[in-house]
Amino acid sequence: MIELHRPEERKGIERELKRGSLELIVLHLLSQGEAYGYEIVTKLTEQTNGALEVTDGTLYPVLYRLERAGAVTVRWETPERGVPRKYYRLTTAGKEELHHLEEEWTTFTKAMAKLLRQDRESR
Amino acid sequence: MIELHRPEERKGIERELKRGSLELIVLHLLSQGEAYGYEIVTKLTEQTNGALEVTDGTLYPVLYRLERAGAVTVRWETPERGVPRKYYRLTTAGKEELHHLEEEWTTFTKAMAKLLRQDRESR
DNA sequence: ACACTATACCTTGCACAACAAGGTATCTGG
DNA sequence: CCAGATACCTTGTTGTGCAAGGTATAGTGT
Repeated sequence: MIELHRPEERKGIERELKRGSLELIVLHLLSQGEAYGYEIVTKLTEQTNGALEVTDGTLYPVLYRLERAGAVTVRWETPERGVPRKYYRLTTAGKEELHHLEEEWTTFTKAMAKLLRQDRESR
Repeated sequence: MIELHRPEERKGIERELKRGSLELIVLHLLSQGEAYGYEIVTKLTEQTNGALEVTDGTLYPVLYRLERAGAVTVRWETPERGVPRKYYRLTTAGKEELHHLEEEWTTFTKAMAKLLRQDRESR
């Protein structure tokens, strides 16, 4: 079967759209309570049917960035059975950052929605 | 005065959010009819109150990309008075691409909206 | 005439996030 | 004891938005 639209090229768009929104997403998930990295990766895939899937190689740098920015605190937990997990928890600064990003996201999507609605009205 | 939140750092987020959506925006504007580059830049700033502002140095590469992909055709117009303008017009392939990007945008924003709504329901 | 601004196009180099593709170490099931 | 799952991490690549430069023409003011 010939691939007319070459779906592998399409991947690029998804990749770009995720830019900048990943931090918002992670902060939001953490606002529901503590979580560890691998958990966030699987949660994201499940809860969005793959629409916001990320690889762990993408997520860990995000978490490190958030930690360095003081948005999250880190706690290692080594259970008697099982692999050690690194738990992340939102700080007050992190909550503020979350609200700020939510606002920026809303502003942006509203502007997009307004623009994309435009011609259907004016023509 | 001390800049606690350093607004110049915030610019980064806007920049990232635009990623991938710029092509969609440009294709959409062109779906309303022919336009030249400089016109698109000013239109974008005006119609979104700066929320989707781009510099011309950003737009021209986008237009070139679209041309190379066969999404637009180009026509120079040199009026008796005034600077020559390069007009862009959507091709059939461009319209298809536009529809496709609109779908991807919708899928993405819906997934985001669902995720961001989540905790308010479940807790 | 001359300077200045606005219009309109283009190019180069940088920054930086998402990802693929590698890696390590520990635990569990057969 | 070995395969797979869990859980973490790192390096190199790629694409895109942008700043900061550039060119050329037309209009305005003095």
